[in-house]
Amino acid sequence: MAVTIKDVAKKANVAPSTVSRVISDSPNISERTKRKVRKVMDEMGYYINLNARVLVQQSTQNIGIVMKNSTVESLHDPFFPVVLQGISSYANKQEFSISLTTGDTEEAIFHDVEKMVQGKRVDGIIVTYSKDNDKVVPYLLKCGIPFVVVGKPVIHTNEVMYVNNDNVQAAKEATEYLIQLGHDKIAFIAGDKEFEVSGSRTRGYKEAMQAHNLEVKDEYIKHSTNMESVENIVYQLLALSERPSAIIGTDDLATLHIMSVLRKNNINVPEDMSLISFNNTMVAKLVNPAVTSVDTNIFQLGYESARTLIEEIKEKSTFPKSVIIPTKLEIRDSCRSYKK
Amino acid sequence: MAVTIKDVAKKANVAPSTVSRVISDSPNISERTKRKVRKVMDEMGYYINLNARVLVQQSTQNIGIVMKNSTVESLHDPFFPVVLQGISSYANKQEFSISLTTGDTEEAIFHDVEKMVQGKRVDGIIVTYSKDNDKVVPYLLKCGIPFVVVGKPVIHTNEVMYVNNDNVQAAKEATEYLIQLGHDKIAFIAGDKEFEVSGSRTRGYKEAMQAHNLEVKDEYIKHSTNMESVENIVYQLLALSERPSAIIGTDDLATLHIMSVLRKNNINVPEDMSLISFNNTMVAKLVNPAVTSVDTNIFQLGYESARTLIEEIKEKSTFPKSVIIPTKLEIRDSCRSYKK
DNA sequence: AAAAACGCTGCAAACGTTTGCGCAAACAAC
DNA sequence: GTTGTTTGCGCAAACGTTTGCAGCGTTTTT
Repeated sequence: MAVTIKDVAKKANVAPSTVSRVISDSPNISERTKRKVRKVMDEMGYYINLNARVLVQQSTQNIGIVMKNSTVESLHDPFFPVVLQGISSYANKQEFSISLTTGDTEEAIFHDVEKMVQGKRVDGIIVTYSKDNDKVVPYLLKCGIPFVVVGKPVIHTNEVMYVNNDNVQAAKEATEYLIQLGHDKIAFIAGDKEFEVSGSRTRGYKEAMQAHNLEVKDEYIKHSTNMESVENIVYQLLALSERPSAIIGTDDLATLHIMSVLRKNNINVPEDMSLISFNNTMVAKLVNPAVTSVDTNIFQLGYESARTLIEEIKEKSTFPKSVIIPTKLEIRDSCRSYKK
Repeated sequence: MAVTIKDVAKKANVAPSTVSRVISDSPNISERTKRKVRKVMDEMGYYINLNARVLVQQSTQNIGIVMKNSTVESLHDPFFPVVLQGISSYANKQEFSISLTTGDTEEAIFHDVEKMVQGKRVDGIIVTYSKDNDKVVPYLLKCGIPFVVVGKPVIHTNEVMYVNNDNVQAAKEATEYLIQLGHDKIAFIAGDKEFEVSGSRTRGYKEAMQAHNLEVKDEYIKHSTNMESVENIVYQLLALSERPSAIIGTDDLATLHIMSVLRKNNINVPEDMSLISFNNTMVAKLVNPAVTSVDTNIFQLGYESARTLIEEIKEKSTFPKSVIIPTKLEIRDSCRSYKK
């Protein structure tokens, strides 16, 4: 049994309340007493029991992080670890700790969230994705607990705080870059339809095409749900009578996969096919050819979401703020100009 | 203010203790009473306050995960996310939650660990690395809290539980594979010297070389600390009078980096240089050429560490168990046979 | 029919803190 | 020397549970 505040109090000949006040460095305690108590605390090796504190203060200094239903593939995508690092970085500065959901199905994750929120284990929540038919966001809204989502919430958009890129704009810029290189048959392989980011980027792609009077063909717009489907999609694209000359992939790993399928079919990047991607993670730089990628500043996405959340926890604001993190096209060697 | 056990008790005309016993489905409560109480709980939307429970039960059902001092590069290495997924998977089954350290320096991480352990926020700890001069393991040992390390502890090895690959053997097999292909000038770029895994794999490499009567040259054994150092090391290797014909990299990302430097110098893999790597993550499969890699079963490493820890938490064992996860060489296209 | 046993529930203490309030001592003012 | 103010600290309640023990009504044993 560890040493408690009472043990310290007894040994120092003061009341427990005094010890407590020494811990919080209350101005109501004289320096003399503080020194005395601190000495005893050191001698006895006292450390506060955070659970007891939480119980009375009703504040945990802990935030919960909701992961998206993690398939094996998404694990290899460095998005989550980097966003986590961003969150950690700010949380650490503010002496907040973090807890993760452990579930790998939607229900299991929802159960985790419920446990964190209702069990009063967290002061706030960061939801690291945004998707259709998600039950977590409405639930959190109902609970009234502070939370922020990474990505743009699909419903209650202006009631919830979020941190996001301007994905429409980002996709537009990527597309326009290809258009400027002379491409007009550009395919877009977005991610799973249910994620908001897929929709926004698709929209950006369409807007760019239309702005340049290029036809938006449905057969050029595909949604991949996993790595196998990427393979199928690439084959579909290659089989088209009007085969595209450029493909935009949803993230670096997916793009890498696209590249690998192309290679198997002796299609060279960028000579025979231009490729562009999102997130600009390390691999984009390292592979051959190095991939042109839209940097979405993932770390910053995490950092700002933690900042927004913790500020809200410390002082509930009257209206939900949201933050847009800028993106930047990182040009490398996977695209080449196209002459008809 | 949320509804408490007392509120439920009052409304159901029973004592708080009865409600508590209904929650834990105690056999001492009649079905009739249980039904009645459960009905009231539902009506009032009762949810247990976990902090209060933790306080009295002295058990948190929560485990702490210690990350290694995360440089930006290590983030892009999928090791951590996958091991985390393994941990999550088992933890979830056992209804354990998980907390992460947030620090990004050794001291900050140590502080996090102290806070988790002394603050009584966790029942046990998983340390996801093993390195020299680490203060965490000795500290945990002193505290007497259950913990397991992923990797082989450098000190107190047979007092602590760990889950590991046989890295000596794994490196030996990788090296022997190259030797069988006819290579005799094989370089090994290990990771940071302070990590135990670097030493073990180096040893395996040496053993394989010696077993085949090949000279172990110091200039063929290098330690990289970050991505830039990988670049330097590759240049050093290329500048040797006896340039190696094969390089073993410490993980897929590092190997990818090696490959990228080679490419810049017009050295083709596998024609001019064979390459082999560890961890067998997604990228190894996707890049060109696909990289031969030793699969270390990272997920399993995490899963088993969680299992070992949670079993220990539930029932303290008398001696520290440890688990060895098998490895398997996944042969792809980055190595070719070498004729002198 | 009294005694014993059993099944069910309530009482109250405990877990380790924080914090509002009150009180004594010390000091200043008159 | 009385009154008023300040300073420093202690008392006790509160946070929301769990759990050993006691008690009470009902059933079984003798």
